[in-house]
Amino acid sequence: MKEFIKVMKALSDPARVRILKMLQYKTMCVCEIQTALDKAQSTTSKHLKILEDAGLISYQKDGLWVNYQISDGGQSPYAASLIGNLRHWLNDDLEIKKITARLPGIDRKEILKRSI
Amino acid sequence: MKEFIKVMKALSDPARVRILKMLQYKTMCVCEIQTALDKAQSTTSKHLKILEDAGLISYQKDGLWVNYQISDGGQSPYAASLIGNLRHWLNDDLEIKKITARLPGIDRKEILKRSI
DNA sequence: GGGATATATTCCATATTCAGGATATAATAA
DNA sequence: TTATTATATCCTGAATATGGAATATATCCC
Repeated sequence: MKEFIKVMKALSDPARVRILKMLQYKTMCVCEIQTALDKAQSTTSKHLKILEDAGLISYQKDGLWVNYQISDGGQSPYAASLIGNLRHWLNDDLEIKKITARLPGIDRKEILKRSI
Repeated sequence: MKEFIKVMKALSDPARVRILKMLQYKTMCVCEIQTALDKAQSTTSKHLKILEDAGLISYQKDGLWVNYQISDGGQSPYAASLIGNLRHWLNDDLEIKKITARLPGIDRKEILKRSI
């Protein structure tokens, strides 16, 4: 039950759903996700932790960067099922369309330049 | 997005998940669900409203009684999918086993007798 | 080692959720 | 109409979730 509730809670926040839908298109680092969401870095990091605890995403460290990706679902059958469904769910949703359309322009190198 | 979040939020509470798992076995009135959950009547009624708003359950009035049942999923594809999955999910969960085992003994007529 | 930087964690204020008592509503019975 | 009863709604306090500023951690480069 706890495991199921954890997945449902993780998916109960629009920002976290947006993160999952973005990661469907490409692996992203925290600063890229933060830029796309337009939220504070701490907020972004916390959302990522909740998604990871639920087994919905995983990450790989690459030096200073932490690259997040959709999980393979191996940790939780509930997460696995929802990940599968989310692949076709919400593709026509306006907010999702908007944020995924901006994705190609969001790149860690560009973000670094701007922050100088 | 709103519709999706509503379904996820509705499924983010153990009491509401228990209600859905019980309704999988039989249609129940509010007083029966309240007895099974061991919660206050107002609390039970509110949980039912949240589940109904999400399209997960529906009800039919029968005089003073309101009989709740699992929805056919027609109102929401998200609800429909989760209802389907929940049919086999959590059947081995201890809390769920416990509450469904008690179900045959929970009957509105018995509840009325006891409350005198 | 020391400085720079991407990410994680802590802390605090605010918002939301949950629970139950009290009360209102709706339907039945006398 | 009046009383009764099953359910819904209102109100309040406790618990939990959210967001961001400040701070800590980890890694790279010199």
